[in-house]
Amino acid sequence: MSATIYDVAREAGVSMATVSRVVNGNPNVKPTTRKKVSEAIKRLGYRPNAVARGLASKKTTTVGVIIPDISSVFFSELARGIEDIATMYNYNIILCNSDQNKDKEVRLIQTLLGKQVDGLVFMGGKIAEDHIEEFTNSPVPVVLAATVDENEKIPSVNIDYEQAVYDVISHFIENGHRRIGFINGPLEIPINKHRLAGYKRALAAHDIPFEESLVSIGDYTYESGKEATVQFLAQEIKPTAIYVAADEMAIGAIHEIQDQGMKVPQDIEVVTSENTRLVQMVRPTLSSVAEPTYDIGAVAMRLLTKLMNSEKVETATVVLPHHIDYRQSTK
Amino acid sequence: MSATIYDVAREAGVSMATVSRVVNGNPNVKPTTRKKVSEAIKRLGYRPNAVARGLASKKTTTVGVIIPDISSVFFSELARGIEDIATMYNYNIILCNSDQNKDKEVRLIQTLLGKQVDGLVFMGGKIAEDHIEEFTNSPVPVVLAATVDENEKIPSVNIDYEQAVYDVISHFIENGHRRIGFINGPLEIPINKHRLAGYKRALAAHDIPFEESLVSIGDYTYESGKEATVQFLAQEIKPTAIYVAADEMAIGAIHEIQDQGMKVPQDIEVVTSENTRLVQMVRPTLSSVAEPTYDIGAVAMRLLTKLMNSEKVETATVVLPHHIDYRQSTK
DNA sequence: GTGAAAGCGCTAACAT
DNA sequence: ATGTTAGCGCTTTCAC
Repeated sequence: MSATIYDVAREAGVSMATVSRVVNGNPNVKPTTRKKVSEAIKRLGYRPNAVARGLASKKTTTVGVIIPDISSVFFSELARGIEDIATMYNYNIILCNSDQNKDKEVRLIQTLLGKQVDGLVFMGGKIAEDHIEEFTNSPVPVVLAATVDENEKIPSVNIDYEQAVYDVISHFIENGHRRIGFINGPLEIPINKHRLAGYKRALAAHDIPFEESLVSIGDYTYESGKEATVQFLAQEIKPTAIYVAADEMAIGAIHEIQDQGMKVPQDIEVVTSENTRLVQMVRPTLSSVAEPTYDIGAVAMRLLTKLMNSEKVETATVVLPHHIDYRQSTK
Repeated sequence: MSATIYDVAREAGVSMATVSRVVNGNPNVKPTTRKKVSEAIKRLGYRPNAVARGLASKKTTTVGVIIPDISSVFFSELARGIEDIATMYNYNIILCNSDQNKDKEVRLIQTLLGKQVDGLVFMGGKIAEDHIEEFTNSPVPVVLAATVDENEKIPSVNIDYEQAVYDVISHFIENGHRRIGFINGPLEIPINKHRLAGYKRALAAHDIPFEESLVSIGDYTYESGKEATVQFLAQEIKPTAIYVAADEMAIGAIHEIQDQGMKVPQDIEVVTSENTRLVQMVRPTLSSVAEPTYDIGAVAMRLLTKLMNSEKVETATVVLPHHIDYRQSTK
């Protein structure tokens, strides 16, 4: 059994209250007693029990993080942003994979609240009624990261997905493209709805009719990017540019184009969305909407610290700036 | 304030012990009272406080996971393996990035033990004396994942890194290669020492002299892979095959080879080590030592559950089988 | 500046 | 089958 605060108190010849003060850096302790206590702590190898502290203080300095899949390049970069800021503010994170499964998500929220986390960062796809209910009933603050709640009820950090796609497509059109393919993710997810809206708005702004056959829905995997591209390339008049909603799908698209003997960007230009490290690891390197992945995580965690600290926040719905990094997959 | 076990007891007209029994699935409860209690729980929206439970029971059903960098593809796959098995056995994980910084690692271990985790999974580079001391003093079990302790004092899960490299190099030699480049990671890390040993052993077994100039040390990044390759290709007699210790470096190597107008595998064959999803996302696809990344994490966590449960384990130093997946980067 | 004492919400003997 | 009673190790008033 390791030493408790009581053991230290006895060893130092003071009360546990005083030990507690020393441990917590309370200034109301005479330097000499502080020294006595510190020495006793060292001698006994005392390490405060955070669980007991959590029970007494009702703070665990731990936040829950629910993420679709930590092994995804995109989400793991987000997670790194979250963890770095958490560390900076002295929090630890309990990390849970949800696979975007609603039941699992709800269960995880409850487990984490049961563990008395001081706050929650949630990443997911669609925010349903069930989520909203859990979040609003939560005794601790919740922040969404790279996840949009259409009602804007929950604090969140995102970019303007619609505008980002609008920018890309407009750029394509201004460079003479008329048939522009779009490999999107599932439409249940609001982010993808916004992307589609941006795509349509850009076409409309340039008087180009929308064509259903130029839009394909993938599941973010390399394979689904390839498959979508197979469809596009099977058309009599192939697209000359493709916008893709996820990096792995974009790499799939590029490879399919190349496998069919065409060249990127000469025959078809490609722009992707996530700007993960992957974009540098393909040939040609991928032009991408530069969604600040790490920053979204970092800002979300920072926002959460403010909320946990009951600080006033101007806007709880943060929209981070984006830009577009043009690399070799565009002319 | 949310309801406590005491509130539920009053609401159901029983004692808190009974409520506790119901909550914990203790069979010694009459079905009718169980029902009464369950209803009271539902009515009050009672959710057990895991912190209080942890203090009373001395179990938190939480394990600490120390990882160099969650945003690395390799480690995030490992982490996923760990988390999946943790979930399966009803544990949550507190995830901490160490950046392989020894001081940070030691601090994290102490923080996690302070939070009373029931066990620890550690991933890192070199295991120093300081680590060993923390681990042996730890009141809870520790398992190393994809991390070797040269003294084999701490339970661990790995593959036979030396043999893996030996296999690759032998295969190269048997296919006629004589000059084989080797892009390794830092030698302080035992895994890389083993890799180097395998490289040397294979050469020796085939009477090929070892040449210092064919071995380069990278830092696992794409860029360092490119740079090492620049060195190799600057030699009068270039290597005709290269073995690389990490996927991102291998992609850098391939791109450098291609950028210099040579072809993989025609001019130079390349084999890498981690077999992450990246190997499928390059052209040519990368042949790789198939280190079962996810499984290492999963097995490490499984081993930890046994240790936490004080079950007997045959071998605490687990060596998982590996094989080699030959893809397009080899003939 | 320091100590005493009452919880925090639960589990785990021990009774009954 | 159920209730009683101590803690678990700490924080936090409230006195002094």
